[in-house]
Amino acid sequence: MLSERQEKILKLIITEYIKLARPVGSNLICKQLKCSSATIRNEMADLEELGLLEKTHTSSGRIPSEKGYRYYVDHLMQPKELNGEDMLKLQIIFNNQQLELNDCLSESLKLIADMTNYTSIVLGGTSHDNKLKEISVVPIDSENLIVIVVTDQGHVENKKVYLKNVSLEEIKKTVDLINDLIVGTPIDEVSSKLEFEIKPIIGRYVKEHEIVYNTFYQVFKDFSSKNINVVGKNNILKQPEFNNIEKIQNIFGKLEDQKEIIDNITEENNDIKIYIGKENHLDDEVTVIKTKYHSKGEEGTIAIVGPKRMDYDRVVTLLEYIKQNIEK
Amino acid sequence: MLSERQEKILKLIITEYIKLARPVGSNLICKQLKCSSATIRNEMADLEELGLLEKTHTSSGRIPSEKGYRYYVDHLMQPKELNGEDMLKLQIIFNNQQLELNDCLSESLKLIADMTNYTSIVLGGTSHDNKLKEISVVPIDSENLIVIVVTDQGHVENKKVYLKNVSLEEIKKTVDLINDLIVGTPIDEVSSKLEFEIKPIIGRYVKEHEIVYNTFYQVFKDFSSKNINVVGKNNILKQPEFNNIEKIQNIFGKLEDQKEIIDNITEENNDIKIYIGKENHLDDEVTVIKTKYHSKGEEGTIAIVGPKRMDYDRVVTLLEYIKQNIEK
DNA sequence: TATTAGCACTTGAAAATTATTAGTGCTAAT
DNA sequence: ATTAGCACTAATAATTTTCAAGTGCTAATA
Repeated sequence: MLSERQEKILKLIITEYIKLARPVGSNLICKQLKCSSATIRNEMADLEELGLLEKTHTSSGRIPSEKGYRYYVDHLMQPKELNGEDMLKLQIIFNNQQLELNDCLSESLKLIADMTNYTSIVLGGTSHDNKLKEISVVPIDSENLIVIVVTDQGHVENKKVYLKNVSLEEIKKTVDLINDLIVGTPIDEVSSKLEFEIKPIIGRYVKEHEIVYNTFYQVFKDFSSKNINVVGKNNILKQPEFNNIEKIQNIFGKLEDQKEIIDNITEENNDIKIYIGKENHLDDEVTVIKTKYHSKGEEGTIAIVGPKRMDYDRVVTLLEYIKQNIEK
Repeated sequence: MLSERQEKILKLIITEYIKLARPVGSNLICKQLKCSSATIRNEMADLEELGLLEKTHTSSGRIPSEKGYRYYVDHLMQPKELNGEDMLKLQIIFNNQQLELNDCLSESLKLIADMTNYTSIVLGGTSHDNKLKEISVVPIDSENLIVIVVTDQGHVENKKVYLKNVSLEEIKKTVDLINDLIVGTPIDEVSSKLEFEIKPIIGRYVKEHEIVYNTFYQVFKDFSSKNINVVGKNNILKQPEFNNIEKIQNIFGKLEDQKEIIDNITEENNDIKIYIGKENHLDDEVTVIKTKYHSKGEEGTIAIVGPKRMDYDRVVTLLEYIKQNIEK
């Protein structure tokens, strides 16, 4: 258990380091606490012993260890009020009735990326709440047509498909069948309904049923795939910890890799969660702060990626605010 | 006018520099031409006099100047045959009937980015050839609906719109009107037809005609906006000329700025054009090789961005090949 | 007259050297 | 328990040294 003074010192070191990005010495601290630098040094040595602080070399000041940051976010930080200006800018986005959820999210996360100089990510997908509302086809020429799928939440997806040797008649039949039988089905269950309710019927009435079935199956499969939006990647270049090309290559590579993002960013927890350094699997040098959101027919993750030396309080406040706003 | 030997030397210096990325000395050259290094040095001095070569410092080897590269691409380079493996990979993409133009383009440019370690850009838009085929609306709830626009080339665009105090009746009326009167109109002319043919009519029959008109106007306006796809941005990090954060910040900034891309990448010429260093307005350190393409209802630009020390022959060949393939 | 051998000279890059400075840990006094 | 005082450490920056690559020029040569 840390003493009150130790907590004060740890907190000061972390906040100073977040501000200045260089090791914090005992002098800086002792000015803000009424005691001598020697006392601070003793305490610092203890905190290092406990694994909460680190040195970059024998005679350097201290920087927080990952354990130190962890202690800070768990016990020491007190999320700030959202500053008025930030809130105003965000409100403009949320109050714009014209924007649909996804635009709203990307707009606000773009804003956050700008404000904080970190990188933000929206990882969204349609959820169980999204139910099939209507499917229609528009023929383009004898071999190509567009399939359009609309959900009750207003999501639209379209796909151009190439169908050789299939008459428009038969496709229309199938579309009518889908509109009759599985409208109202949650979008993520459509595939299976397609298999068990549609496939057997068209098997009897439609000549090229195998091809037709596969086509529609594919359309719905694509529909439920996730969409990924990474904003403010270039902000990484502004962070002093990313001062060499290799580190940049690594993190940029990860941030452009869909699989990497889906695997490492997706969050199943509804609280705001913080993953510091090795706690996330994206990059040891960064912290990821993220949360799952639900809104109408969609659920997904919003995340902020920044250096471990991140302004935790502010990011948590911002993320919380966005989450609240999109969920209502 | 350059002598034959001077051209040989210039060409060798450029190709070697492209390969090795460091200044080329007289020794390297004299091994490939049967004469002494002293002779080469004399010639080099002349080529420098002419502004075709540069030194990085008094006693360094030579690197090509922008004028040197220009001379090379205008007079010296001879586009290689496309190597079999590259061609095969590209053919797989082009032969995939399932892919629509846009996917085809981004897939192949992604491939090129991988093969060359440069960055590629597709800047596409619907063109005059794209004609309105059908428009439909799907109501979501009392105040929101989806407008879906399909063109004869198979482009689909949808937009969720928010319409308060407008009855579905009136919207349907407008949609029918559009489908009756302006189907078949090139997509980039729809806006004006909307104004002169639809607006006057709904002005008489539709109550909230002002709002309805504006909504549809907006839908079509969004439709014709350009889509931009930048692939392989991270490859820039692999180029030795981009070895400091500032340069990277600059070029990455440009490549993420839509306006910057539209202004500086759009190409109106149907040939393959090469813009070296200051000739392009993106970044003095890069060369942009690009061309305009036309395919079905779409036209746009495909471009490759790399260091001035770019493999000109190969990129030109690849771009030519892609252009040919998408245009047929 | 064009080419070339030879050599002094220049420069950048890398390695080694030398301050300088911020900060430590420890000891002894308070 | 706290603190003043001081020897000590290591990074950073500045300076010097060494090294290799490559030039330009001169004079000799074919």
